[in-house]
Amino acid sequence: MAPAFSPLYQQIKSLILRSLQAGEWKPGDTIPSELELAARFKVSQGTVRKAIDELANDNLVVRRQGKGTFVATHAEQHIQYRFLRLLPDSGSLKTQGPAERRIIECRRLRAPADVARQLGLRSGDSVLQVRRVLSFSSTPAILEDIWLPGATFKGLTLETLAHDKGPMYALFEAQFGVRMVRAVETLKAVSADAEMAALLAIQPGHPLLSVERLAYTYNDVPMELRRGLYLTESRHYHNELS
Amino acid sequence: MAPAFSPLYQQIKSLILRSLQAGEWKPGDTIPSELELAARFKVSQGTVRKAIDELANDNLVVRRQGKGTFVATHAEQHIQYRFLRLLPDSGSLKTQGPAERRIIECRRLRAPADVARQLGLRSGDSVLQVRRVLSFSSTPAILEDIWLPGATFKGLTLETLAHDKGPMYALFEAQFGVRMVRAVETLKAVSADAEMAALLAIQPGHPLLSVERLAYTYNDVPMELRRGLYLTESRHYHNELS
DNA sequence: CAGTGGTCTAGACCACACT
DNA sequence: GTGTGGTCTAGACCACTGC
Repeated sequence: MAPAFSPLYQQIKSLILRSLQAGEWKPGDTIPSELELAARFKVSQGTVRKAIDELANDNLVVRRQGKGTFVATHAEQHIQYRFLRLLPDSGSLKTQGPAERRIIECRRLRAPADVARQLGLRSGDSVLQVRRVLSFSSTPAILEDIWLPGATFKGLTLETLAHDKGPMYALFEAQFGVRMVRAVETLKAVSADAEMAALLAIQPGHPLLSVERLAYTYNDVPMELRRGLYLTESRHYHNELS
Repeated sequence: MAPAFSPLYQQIKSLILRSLQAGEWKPGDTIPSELELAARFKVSQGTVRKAIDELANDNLVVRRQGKGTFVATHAEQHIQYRFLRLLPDSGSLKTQGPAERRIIECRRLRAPADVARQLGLRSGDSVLQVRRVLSFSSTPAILEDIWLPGATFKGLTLETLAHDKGPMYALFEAQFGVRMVRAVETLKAVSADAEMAALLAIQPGHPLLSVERLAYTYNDVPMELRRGLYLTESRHYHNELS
């Protein structure tokens, strides 16, 4: 048993993935052309092609005809936040102006048991916690707590976060070489308690959409836990099924 | 301008899609082998292959090595409900016993304006409305209203629905030849009103996850509007991002 | 065994972007 | 024009299923 048969293109995919992981090509860079990679790995172009097809499918890489294949990045993608599924209700597709971000808190602490478990840390390991409020048109829309492994995000401070424009995940790429590759979200409906209500400028008891996100880097290593509370009076969480 | 260049495999994909749509092969059937299709369309196997690859990606068709390629179906898929994203919290992957279904109401009426708009009907066209409660282990978990175009689902009655076991979408396939192919969901957090509370055995004001689903058949034709209210005390809506 | 989908190759040619 | 990804072909062979 255990035939362990692995197609050649899967092996090539793994090799390319390893290079991505090792940072041989940075986010936004082009990777070598299909013919170059074919030569490097001593396989045909078609085999490399199939490997890259899968990487593109996984959103690790972006193909652009005539130009090349690029390492995917959370920066410079004209969509502001790749993982944010909250959209304005109004049928209008007008780009709701960029979110205004207010950081409430940013501190290091020993990981609570549940956070440690989800991030694959030992209980008590150092974590960085960020609490912030996102607003659109000066109206609060999201309150979220973010937990990051302290060891990986060593130099990260409130100042860095506060001065930064652009997606947080883009900053993670640039400053810490951490690329968020996929995420799993768990949604529930909850009632606002007094603290949440104050920060979101609503009444206690107001219904909120609770969105817990665990985001992963390469190799299914969890790297961020995010607990968000979304106001859904004039916005909604959008999802496509197939 | 308007180069309108369309790869051959896309054209083949369209042709196969047309046959699926026309019911040349029924859900669960195998479609002709790649070589047969290649002969029929006078192209190489590789071209048919790429067409089928995309159809499989869209979940319209399922490949099974050594056996053939099958028309996807909502029946006989060992997952009970392909579009239901509500899972039990408990880490255990144990299959929560099948949902118990209680139909509260099933009637025909003239489509309200908003329902008509979403289903692409004229306001006042006949629609079938079904209201039901889904329970797990005798505990209510979901209250949902379902709207269907009256013309398409002509013979559908409460009796048919009540006596049927298995996914509703499977019944639609078998009885009306309607295959739900994809869906879009809109989520919000809301407070239970008196009516919802009574049906779900909770207190008014209890937070509920509102899930509005518009399900489509082939050609992006909307065929079902579903407004669900999910209890998320011990269950959650699960979503994967990439 | 025959029949199916899955892999791999080698080469020709097309569409697109830049220079 | 040159180089990139994208399409298409033809044929050989592999892996899985069921007779």
